[in-house]
Amino acid sequence: MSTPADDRAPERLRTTPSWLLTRLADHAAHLAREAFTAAGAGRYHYALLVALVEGGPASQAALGRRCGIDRSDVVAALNELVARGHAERRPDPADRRRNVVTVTPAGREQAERTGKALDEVQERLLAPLDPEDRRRFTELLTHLLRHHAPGRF
Amino acid sequence: MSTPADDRAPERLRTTPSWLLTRLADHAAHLAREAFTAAGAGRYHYALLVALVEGGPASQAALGRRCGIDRSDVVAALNELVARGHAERRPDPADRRRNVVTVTPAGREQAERTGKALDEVQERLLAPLDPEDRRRFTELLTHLLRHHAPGRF
DNA sequence: CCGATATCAGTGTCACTGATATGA
DNA sequence: CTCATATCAGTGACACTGATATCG
Repeated sequence: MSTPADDRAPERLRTTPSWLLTRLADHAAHLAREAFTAAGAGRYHYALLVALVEGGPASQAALGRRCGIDRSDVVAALNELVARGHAERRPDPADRRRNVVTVTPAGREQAERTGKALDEVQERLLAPLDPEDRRRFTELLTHLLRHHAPGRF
Repeated sequence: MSTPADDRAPERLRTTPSWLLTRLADHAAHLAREAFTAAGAGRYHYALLVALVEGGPASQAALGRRCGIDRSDVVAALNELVARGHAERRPDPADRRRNVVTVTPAGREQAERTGKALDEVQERLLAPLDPEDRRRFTELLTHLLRHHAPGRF
């Protein structure tokens, strides 16, 4: 077996720090996806629910801005949330272009469940770090996100 | 305007650290995607090229393992790389099930270009951190990835 | 007329599942 | 017979583009 170089990455490792970013995003996304499918929801659904729980009722466009989700996709995701009884959508009497979206008790529970699943997964992700490093890491993360997603965090 | 709560996330912020993970992955992926489309390639293409450049020629299955890409997707991505003249695929005389995949000079250049694009984007991502925090952050990242993607980093 | 909102249709990338044929 | 390899077909989440109708 093993004619040319087989598996096992080379020991001399990549100089490009760029790869760090990609692999991080990749791995974190992979773990997150695990949690989402385990909780029976998608990233969109969870993002919308959290936005509703923490930000209160809002129009669909506003929700999209809060979550960084395209208006088109808000429509579809919301359809499913409504179908599952996790959210309600009714016309805004004060502005007839808008729908006022509210979260239902079932929606809050679902957000809770998904959040717990994400917590567990994050636990696994950060497991290799000792408590101090861990604190430092989440601190840096928070700092970064605060700069890059202002108003959304 | 602004009937219920409008845009602007609430000041009382989310207690769930789980959200950190998701938002980080999201944001990093978004930035990475920018770089990839700017470089005219996808994540798969870049991952395969890097694996070839740093690990040398390999079978498709081995490449998939190195990059964490499914065999099925390796086929498709490789088709495109070959069509663009970035890689070559020829049967392995020593094991006729396998193809030996090699990177071409054009492929190396492409990997170089994409890497630079990723570097720039990572620059923007880490800009809010001072040099010391930055060093610490990449260090923690490296540590984490080393634990979670052993042999691939 | 201009701008925002909600909706629909379509495209492309990424990730994954299953089936098939071939060879070690 | 089993295992691995390469390939193909199909599915689904996510991200984004453009068009349309409605309303402020």
